[in-house]
Amino acid sequence: MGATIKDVARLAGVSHSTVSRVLNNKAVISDETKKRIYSAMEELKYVPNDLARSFANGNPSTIALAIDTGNASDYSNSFFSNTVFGIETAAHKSNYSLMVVNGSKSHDGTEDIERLLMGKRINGIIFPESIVNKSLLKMLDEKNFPYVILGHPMDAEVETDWVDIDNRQAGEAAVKHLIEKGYRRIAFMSDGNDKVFNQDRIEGYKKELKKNGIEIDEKLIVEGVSTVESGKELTEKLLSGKDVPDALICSNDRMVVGTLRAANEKGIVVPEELGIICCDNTPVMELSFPSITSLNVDTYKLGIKAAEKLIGRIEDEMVEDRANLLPTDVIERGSTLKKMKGAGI
Amino acid sequence: MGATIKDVARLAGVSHSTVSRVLNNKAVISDETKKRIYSAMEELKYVPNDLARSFANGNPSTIALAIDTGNASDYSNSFFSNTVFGIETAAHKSNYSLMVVNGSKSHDGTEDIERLLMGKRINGIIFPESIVNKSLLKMLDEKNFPYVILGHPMDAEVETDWVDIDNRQAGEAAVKHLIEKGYRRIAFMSDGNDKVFNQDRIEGYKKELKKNGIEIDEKLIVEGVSTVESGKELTEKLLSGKDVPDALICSNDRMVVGTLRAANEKGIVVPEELGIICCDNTPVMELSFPSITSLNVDTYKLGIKAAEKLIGRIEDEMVEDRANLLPTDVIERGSTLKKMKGAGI
DNA sequence: CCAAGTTATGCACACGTGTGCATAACTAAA
DNA sequence: TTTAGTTATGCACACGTGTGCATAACTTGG
Repeated sequence: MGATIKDVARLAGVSHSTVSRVLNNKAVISDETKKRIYSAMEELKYVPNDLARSFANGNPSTIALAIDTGNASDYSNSFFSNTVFGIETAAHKSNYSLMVVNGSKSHDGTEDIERLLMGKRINGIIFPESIVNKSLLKMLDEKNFPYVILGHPMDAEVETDWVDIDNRQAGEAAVKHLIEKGYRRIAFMSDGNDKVFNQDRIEGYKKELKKNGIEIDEKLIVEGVSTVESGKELTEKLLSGKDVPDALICSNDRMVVGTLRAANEKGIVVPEELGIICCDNTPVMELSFPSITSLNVDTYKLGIKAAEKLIGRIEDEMVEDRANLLPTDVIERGSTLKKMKGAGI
Repeated sequence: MGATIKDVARLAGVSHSTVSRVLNNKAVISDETKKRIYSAMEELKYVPNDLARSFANGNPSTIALAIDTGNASDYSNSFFSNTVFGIETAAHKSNYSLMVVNGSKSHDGTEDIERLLMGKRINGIIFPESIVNKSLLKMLDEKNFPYVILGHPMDAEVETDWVDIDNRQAGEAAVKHLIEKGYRRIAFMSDGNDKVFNQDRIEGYKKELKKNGIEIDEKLIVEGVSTVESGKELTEKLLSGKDVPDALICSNDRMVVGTLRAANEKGIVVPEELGIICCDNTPVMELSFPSITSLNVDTYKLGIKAAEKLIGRIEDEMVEDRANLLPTDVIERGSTLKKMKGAGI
């Protein structure tokens, strides 16, 4: 079948060691010899056996990404596919391959993964936060095995490397945008304050309000679940008292649809009477009426960062920061087109 | 670091060959020896080196999935993640690992992929249809390298293995559902008749209409592009002439939003006056008002089928069918809740 | 012209596992 | 008891590549 390094050596009239050295630039080889070797490689259409290579130098040059059924529903739209593409791209750039492995908690993922990494097929592994648990982290730590977590690890007892959206900054950016548009009384609607990302967003939200001299009203921070109905109910309540908010930050695409419906039923006009920003930039943002301003994250870049961080950890024990946070961008759409105060016409 | 087969052999007082045979059930080994070997393995926490194994028997036991930036936008929501999970699951079941590789057309994917498979790291590869091209297929065919295409290959000059949604059946199922609900004059709105999946859907649409004795009206088959505006325009036209349709099958989630808006503006009530089915089962279907009945595909299963087909091709030259089509299910929502003709109340 | 240094290359072994062949130990048949 | 057959195991080599060490060929300085 395929030619080996020995075939090339024979044809070029040298030993296979010399060919190996040429392949890896490991020693000074005379130009003439190199030339003979290259033309032999070409003639035989030689391609190095990656498996033999990995094996010989005891380095698989491969990282893994653990996935779970959970990813399908938890992550917003193209999150997964973009992130995987980013991971592959960064890995490829550093001459690593990417494997995908099952990290389901169901059949004791920890043991499966332990076996996997003991099998020396991979140098390191990336986990979505939804998969990790204490026993897994403990095991990885004990074995001193390189890993990176996608998302903010919740109750880790050990220090871990992780990359995530900068949710504090997201909260700030949302408030900043609304204030620029002229909104002042800004509510925050969360789909669960037990979730770290909501805690972080609220922290940023408060910080930016303070920065702008706006007093924080805890009544404007409301909590529900990730459904249209929950979003609708909460919005109705917010809009029915006195001191009604003139803008709303919503952590979730389902809830924000509920908000639109509530406003519509109450005859409150978006964006003139109510500005809306959603923290999830899903296709629904463009398709709703009005379309909804949202916070976007470069999920491709998130993958790049995750892989780079992991590879850094693999090749080089010293890694600067444990966490790596990506900022979000405001994508302005119809739900925040409020006229500036005092604008003409 | 990790114990090797030789360490186990030494501890158990046998040769490494014997240990290897026990590991692979390759020969009759006395129970007593087996016992000694197993306890030695346990004591040393032996895990076979997968890399060495693959290398030694010249079989990487690995399949690859090619991905592309394209996947991020082309595929509906959780398609990718579910399918990948399915592929991994089926691969794992047959003791294969899954690698993800970059199949971008940009930097001559064909050459990259050729190098990859010549590197003997993988046994076969799965491509999304969006990536394949003639030169790639030709190369794979010449090398007789196992592969499966996810989607319906368009202009393949060679016979290929592929798995896809059964779009003919989808067209039939949509019509069937609408007829059961009492609709009779059914339109079809496509986002491009050059696309094979639309051609197939239309074929099924026509077939099912005929089957139910409904004459086909070519004026009811309209073509646009994948935007809200296009869907809105086409719907307006359809609803403005005489012989107005009472139902509409829409190939795309953006267009169907346009349809809802057009109906809304014209004061046509969905589902009473217009029934709607969308061929894309995206989150928008649930979030719109009314929610939209759609055709759903088990994308997890699609991944399973793809991997199974590929592995079948790898292990066993004989594979029954070239194509493998998965049926769709109708998920009934608000847009087709028309009362049955003659129903009471 | 010789010694010391440099350059270019080969030899032989290593990596961890699998396997064909040889063989020792045992069993059953004659 | 001998022979043929069976069972259990070891030996040695293979897979393709990488690499430390040895060494031949060549260069340079005195």
